[in-house]
Amino acid sequence: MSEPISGEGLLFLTDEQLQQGIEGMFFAYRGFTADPDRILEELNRDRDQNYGRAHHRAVHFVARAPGTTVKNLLEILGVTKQSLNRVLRTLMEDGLVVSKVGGSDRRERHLFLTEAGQALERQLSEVQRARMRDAYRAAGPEAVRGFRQVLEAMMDKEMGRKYGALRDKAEG
Amino acid sequence: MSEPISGEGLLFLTDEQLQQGIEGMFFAYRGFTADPDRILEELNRDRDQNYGRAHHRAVHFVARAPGTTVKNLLEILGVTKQSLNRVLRTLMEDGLVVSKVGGSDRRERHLFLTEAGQALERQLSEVQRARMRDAYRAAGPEAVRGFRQVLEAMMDKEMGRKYGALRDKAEG
DNA sequence: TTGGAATGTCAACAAAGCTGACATAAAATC
DNA sequence: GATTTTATGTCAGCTTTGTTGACATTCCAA
Repeated sequence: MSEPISGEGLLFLTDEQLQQGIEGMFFAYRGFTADPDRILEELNRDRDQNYGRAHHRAVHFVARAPGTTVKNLLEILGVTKQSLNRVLRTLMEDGLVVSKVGGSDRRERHLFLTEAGQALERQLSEVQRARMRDAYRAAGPEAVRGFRQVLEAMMDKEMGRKYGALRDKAEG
Repeated sequence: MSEPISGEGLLFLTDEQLQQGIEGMFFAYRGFTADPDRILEELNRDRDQNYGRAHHRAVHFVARAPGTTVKNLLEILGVTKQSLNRVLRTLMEDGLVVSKVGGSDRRERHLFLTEAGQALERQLSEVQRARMRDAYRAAGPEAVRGFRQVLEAMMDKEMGRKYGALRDKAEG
């Protein structure tokens, strides 16, 4: 199909190489979500509620940007408000998330994790960070730099901006 | 939480760095699936069937390893056979996939894409490869090497082996 | 030859996405 | 001040894609 690109002695964009990148993403993403999935499954056995990846994502980004609004969360997660609302409702009913009416704009709801919510978030992010840490260590710092460059180039532009905003906020 | 690791002037395993990696995976995976998703959505408008990511994955791996068995596909995809069966059934009804009873073991079904199936697969993998190619080009060959190293380290062990098998087969 | 393992199908259910319609309250605009 | 827009929430209903459980078929090995 497409011709290999060779420049400075590199030959790395054959369809086969790209195909391997695609499958790499597929398998790696599975590994990436496996540990939190397992923890949630265990928790669900005991409790009555059934939490899944959707709950994990919501909790993650509320932890990341405490006081964020529902609208902002919708944009980051890229789902409909009906879908997010169902998730947030159960999280609030269970006392993991609280919403506070906005100060300047009283239409907005600002979201926060409760103590229990923070505990769950820590539990989930712990294992996910551990896997990321192991992968980073195994691959080395140079590889990590490259990894992040490719990830960033693979995002949609708007998502890249939201990602950058989260990053800058954390760094600032 | 965890202390930064410094060695040879590197300082890259703070929780913040790991967190950014996690979010990078999340946003990048969204970009990674966005183009095929969009194509399928367009196709679904015209046709009666409704194909999604599950169909894409099945078609991808059948194209990748023609004649593969249902059992093998189950292991690669990591879903239940009932779930895969529904997807395969619609693909076969629509004449995109055919299954042939195994020669040595008549319990097995070997899967192949028809002409129409190959056409769909090309259409989907085309845009996905294009995004991958753009990301690789933007990041450069050194970054690509690192990217693949980290991905591989992030997979579950068994998945890493299946990934390697696909890779070797293609190279051989 | 018979019992267990492998493979695949049918039925029913759940999680989590979606659209559409509609309500409320607050902010912004004319 | 009246109107429009924005942010949020809710109800109803649908789809995709995962799950278990039950069951049929086929193969193989004791």
